[in-house]
Parts: sequence; structure tokens; C-alpha cells
Amino acid sequence: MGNIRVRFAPSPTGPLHIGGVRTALYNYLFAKKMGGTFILRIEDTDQGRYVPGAEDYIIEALQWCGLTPGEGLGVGGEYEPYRQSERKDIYQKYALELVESGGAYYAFDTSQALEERRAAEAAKGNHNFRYDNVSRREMKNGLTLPASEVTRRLEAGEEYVVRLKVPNDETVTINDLIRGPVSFQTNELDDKVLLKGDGMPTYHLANIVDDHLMRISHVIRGEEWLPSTGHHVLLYRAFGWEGTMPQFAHLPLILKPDGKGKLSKRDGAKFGMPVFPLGWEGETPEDSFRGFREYGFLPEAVINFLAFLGWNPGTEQEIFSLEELCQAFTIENIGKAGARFDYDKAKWYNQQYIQRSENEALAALVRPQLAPKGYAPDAGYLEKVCGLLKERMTFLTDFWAVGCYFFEEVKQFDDQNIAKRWTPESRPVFEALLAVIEKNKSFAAADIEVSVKDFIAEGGLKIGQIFPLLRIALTGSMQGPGVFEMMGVLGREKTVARLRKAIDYFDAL
RNA sequence: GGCCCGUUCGUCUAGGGGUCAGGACGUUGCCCUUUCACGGCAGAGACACGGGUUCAAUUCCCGUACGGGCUACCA
Repeated sequence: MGNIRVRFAPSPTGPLHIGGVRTALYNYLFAKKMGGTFILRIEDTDQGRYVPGAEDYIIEALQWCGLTPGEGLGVGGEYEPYRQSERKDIYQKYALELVESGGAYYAFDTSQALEERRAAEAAKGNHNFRYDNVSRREMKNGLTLPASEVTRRLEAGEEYVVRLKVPNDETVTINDLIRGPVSFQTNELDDKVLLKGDGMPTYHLANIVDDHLMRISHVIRGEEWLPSTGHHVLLYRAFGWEGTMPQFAHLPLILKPDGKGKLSKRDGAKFGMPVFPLGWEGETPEDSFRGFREYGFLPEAVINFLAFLGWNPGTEQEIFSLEELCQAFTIENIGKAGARFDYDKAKWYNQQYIQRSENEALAALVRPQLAPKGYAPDAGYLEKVCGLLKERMTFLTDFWAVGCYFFEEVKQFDDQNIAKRWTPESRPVFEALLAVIEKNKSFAAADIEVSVKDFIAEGGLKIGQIFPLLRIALTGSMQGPGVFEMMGVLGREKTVARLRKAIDYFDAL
């Protein structure tokens, strides 16, 4: 079978959707698994939908995810250019070649004329009008017009399109790697436009020409392309390229959390979750989005989550690094049915990855949250804090909420819980305890714990009278890591100052 | 409407003619713990329906239902 070459071919019409990321991921994994090449090609043949910045976004998003193309836009390669708008001449040449060979024809019907025709048919009760092997006989095209008339129109510069001449009465069958044999009746297929009035190719033409020229071995794309694959096969045939036609694998779609339709960009706002890898500044607030990155996701978690939306290794392992995914991936293990976007699962993955992060790595990821607040702790301190906090975070962005007291004084105390535990006798006890803590030699968590527990035992006290109040004194609330671990990290000075301040506050309540 | 694809716990899924239908998320309970979290244990929870084929179907075939996709000079 020659070299494995796969391409991810998004169109730059806006930020890359998470479904697109998964398509890229599966292409990437397949390429890596097979020792092949992962190619990035930009399908910008619709000048009307081109969005500035989208291309950079795509590249940045792939990079964030770790899905680096081995060839293509931004990387270069043997088959440049990889931006379809720069390949216009190529498509034109092939389209005309197809007209010559009889596989395609010129058509002069304007979009407006077609619209009117469709409306007229609809009025008659026929909602299925299409430009096909029957209706083309009554349209204005190279098959109905005399040759001289066609030449005249072309020479007059009249706008035209090139349409695929779909043959009659044939059955086209592909063997989809995920779904098995899928057949299409050519009589059901319309004469797709290949070359548009503006001289640009449609997806159908461009993708076949490029896949052929770029020696693509496998086309792994979303299921929304399955219905037009019959046309694609016909095109390979018309060009005489069927012998080297790539194999197809149509991926199941990612569905909305409620299962009603495929996930779309608006679902982010609707369900309160990200549907794009990175944030995007659109022209309006409705067109601006926070991405997984801004929500506080780790790219490794997003990748792991996405990989399992429609694929699984057949084992019970759930956590996979990108490298492990590359090893384990097979197209055979991709499911057929659409998968709902399970945001709870995504959160769980993120939490798992945060917990497994090295303190050092986590500290670096979390540091940017501190600067705007005016804090720049030294690395060692921040790492220790991360060590205590990481099992309490689901998102990177939880860091501040969950551990702000490691950087600034307690602003809000849990008065209810203080009132429940603080008695008139508490003050002398806590003052004595404070002295014990302050005098601790090493100020290591374990040592403080010993002395505090000794103090409690000697005084005939109960842990419940002491620990919770100590905790509230330090953090303001009933939540957080172990009290002594926190003291150890905060250090003698801060710990003592907070306890002293808290005793006054508690007593004044 | 037409064409194409699909259907195992609420969700993601494993499995495959004879299984106690397995795992994970979520959920419930318990344990751990000074608290929250983590972790551990336990529980509830699924083969869409109807016909075949077969000694035996969740698994194979056919229908039905339901869901999804496509149906542009968009990709």
C-alpha cells in the first residue's frame, strides 16, 4: 500500500471547532501509528466565508493540542502550496480537462435562474428539484446548447460553472473503513458543481485533485461527508485515478449534550462549556468564545477526552498520553454511532491530569493567575502550594479560589463555624497553643502536629475543639489541605501572625 | 419528502450465538479524615421493538420505530 499520508483539511471560516480537533487528532494518531505523514491543508475556496485570523487560529490550536503537522501549511513540503486558494490554476486545468474528456460540462444557468426553477417546482409540489442526469436536458449547458453557442458564450465572457456529468444507472460502492460497504445509485446523485462562477473550485473538485496530487492514502473525515462520497468516487473515476484512490473512513459526529443534533458553536453558551480549543475574539460578543484553554483545561486532558469520544482501545485503561494513544490507535476501534459531548467526563479527565501533574509543571501553569493580583511567589513556595492544592482543582482556573490564602491575608471568616466552637474559655487555651506552635523548632508539618497533639492530650482537650478553629484561623473556611501541612508551607511567621489575629477576631465575635 | 448512516446502563463504551452483559463518567451509601477534596469499598442502572435463521440470539438476516447526517456556484 505505499506510504501512509493523511490530511487534515479545515476551512478557515472561524475558530476550529472541537469536532474538527477530533478529526485532526484521529488523522494524527493514524499517521503516527502507521509511520505516515500528517498533513495540514487549508480549504479556503469559499472567498465569501473566509475569516481573517482563522488560519492562524487553526495552526495555534493544533500546536496547543500537540498535533503538529509533518507537512503542509506553515511547515512546507513537497506538494506546495497547501492553501487551496493558491492552487486555483491547478483546479481550473483539471476541470477543463474533464470537460474535454466528457466527464464534466459547462453550465450557464445562473444561481438566480436555479433558485427560480426550484421555487417553481416547489409550487408544483416537487420539493426535490436537482440538477441531475434528467433535468440537465432542459437546462442551459454544454450538453444542450450547440457547440457554437457554447463557444460564443465562453468567448463573450459569460459566467459559467463546470458540472460533473454523473452517469446513468450505476451503483457506486465504497468500502468505508469504519462502516463497511456503502452504496449510492448514480441516478440519485446530482451533477455537482466542480468549478464555480468565480473560477474557484468547490470542495468536491479541490479535495479530489489535491488528495490525488498530494498522494493522500486515507481520507479520515466527518460523517457529514459520507453522502457526497459517491460523487468523489465518480470524480476519481472520471480522472482515471480510481486505481490510486484513497481509502475512506467516515467518523461519527460529536453530538450536543442533549443528543439533539451535532455539536455546534452556539452550544458553548447554551450548555456553559467550551466547544473550541482556544478563545476567539469575534466581531460581536455572540461570536466570541472562551476555549478549553481559557476554561483551565490541560491540552493533554482535552486530547485524552476527545480520543475517547468515538474510539476506545478495547482495554480498561482510561488515561492515555498522546504517545500512548499513537501506539494504541486503530481505525477498527472507532465506533459507528455519534457520541454526545459529555462535559462531566471532560472535567474528570482534566482533574485527573491536574492531579498527576508534577508540582513544578503545575506551578508554571498557574503562575499567570498570580501576577494580576500582584503576587510573584518564589518557585519553591509555589510548588509546595501546588502540591497541597492539586487534588482540589478541576480546572487550572480553580487555583486562586481554592488557595488564595496562601498569598494574601484571610478576608472572610466562616463566622458560623467559629461561633459554634469558640467559647469564653477558648482564648487562654489558644494563646497557650499559639506559644507552643511558635516555639516549634523545625516548623515542619509533622513536628507541629506532634506538639499540637501533645498539647491537646495534656490539656485534656478534644481535637474537635482545636483543629477546626486552627483551620479557620489560617484559611477563613472549613476547607483545605491538612492544617499542619498548611502551617509548614506558610511558615512560622505567617502562621503565628494569622493565629494571633484570628484569636482577637474570634473573641470579638 | 428523498438519499445515506446509526441504535448495549442517564452518558462514553467493551463484548459478541451459550457471559453473573465488563469498565469509566455521573449518581447513591459506607469507609478514611480535624474540614473540603483525593482515595477505597459497595449499590442502583443497558442489549429500541417485531419477525425470522438456529438446539440457542443482545450478538446473524429482514422489517418497524427512533435518532443523526446530507439534500447550495458552503465546507
